[in-house]
Amino acid sequence: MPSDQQSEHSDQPVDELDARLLLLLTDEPRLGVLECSRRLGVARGTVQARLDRLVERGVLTGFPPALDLGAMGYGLTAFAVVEIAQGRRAEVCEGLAAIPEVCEVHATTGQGDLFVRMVARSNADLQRVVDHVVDVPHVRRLSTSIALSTPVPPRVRPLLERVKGRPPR
Amino acid sequence: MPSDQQSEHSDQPVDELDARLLLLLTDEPRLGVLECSRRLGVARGTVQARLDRLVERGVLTGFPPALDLGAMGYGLTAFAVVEIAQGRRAEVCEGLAAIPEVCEVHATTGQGDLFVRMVARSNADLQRVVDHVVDVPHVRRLSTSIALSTPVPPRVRPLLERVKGRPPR
DNA sequence: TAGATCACTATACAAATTGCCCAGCGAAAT
DNA sequence: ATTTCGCTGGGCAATTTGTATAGTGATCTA
Repeated sequence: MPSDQQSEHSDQPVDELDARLLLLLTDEPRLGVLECSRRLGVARGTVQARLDRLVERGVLTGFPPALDLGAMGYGLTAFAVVEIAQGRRAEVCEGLAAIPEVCEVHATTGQGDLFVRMVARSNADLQRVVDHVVDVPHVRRLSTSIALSTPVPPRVRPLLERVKGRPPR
Repeated sequence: MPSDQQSEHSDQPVDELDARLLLLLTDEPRLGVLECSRRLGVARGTVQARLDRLVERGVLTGFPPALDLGAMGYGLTAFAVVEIAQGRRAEVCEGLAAIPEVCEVHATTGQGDLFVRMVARSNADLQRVVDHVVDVPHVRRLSTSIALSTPVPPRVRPLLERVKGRPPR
């Protein structure tokens, strides 16, 4: 018999079952709906419904292929803080977006600056990329630093684990 | 004597077909092998073989679920440059990894510093997270900046597009 | 308190997909 | 000349998906 006295409804965007499902998919993304239902010990329809709802709510945005840029030849990752001319963010971002090696751009507090993540094939190649960046109109100053290692790779797991462990508030 | 021209075998980690396949999966990650083969106009076995090889080579590491942290309640993203005590990187990273809101850590050039990406539910919550970070032993200084927007979200597409468009080299 | 809802279980069934295998073919490498 | 390798095209059984439907207990609402 399923049923405890769970009184959480639409308040929590992700409840425990959702978290367990997402965690499962995080570990083995290729699992089908059926397999998931078996592992979680719930009916297939439930898993299906949960997934649909997560997508609706915008929590789950898809299953994009994870590529290892290093294995693709882009062994270098660098971060750059970009200082730009006042009020030119849109143009600058457009210019940055046009550079394939620019993998991510954020506008941050501090001085209306931008924060950029980029990759390159080698130091020489990075030089080239950086040159491209500084050539973007309205870019005033660029402070680059190279990633030597990544002690904590991008992750969401701990956040899900917390939901899973903690009864919804 | 290495007759160049088109001797692309094991040199290019990702050839055009690979790129087209990955691009296709980037846009519609849930596609099955069969559907992919239809879209690309090649035999099913070919797609299967390509995928297997990409995984072998370590280029394709999987299809992890993409979660929107914002939709999950973590609407704030912040970056921090962490200055640490000499030779304590391992300990510090361990400490940082123990904080669920810390989503990513890189060791960068500059001063043997760390670069951290973290999320929070609100400004007050960010305060709490930051406090946790500074409480990690051997953390000397913390410079935090909040992400106001993300003009260029994490992407790999342009890199693949380039491979696709350009004949091998 | 009597419905009305909602989430989940449990089944069912046709259609599609997967996993695997095999023979043939052409280009490149030995 | 012979072998190797990648791709094609087909085949087949087993599994999974897409979609429905009915039943049940708990929560919400008038």
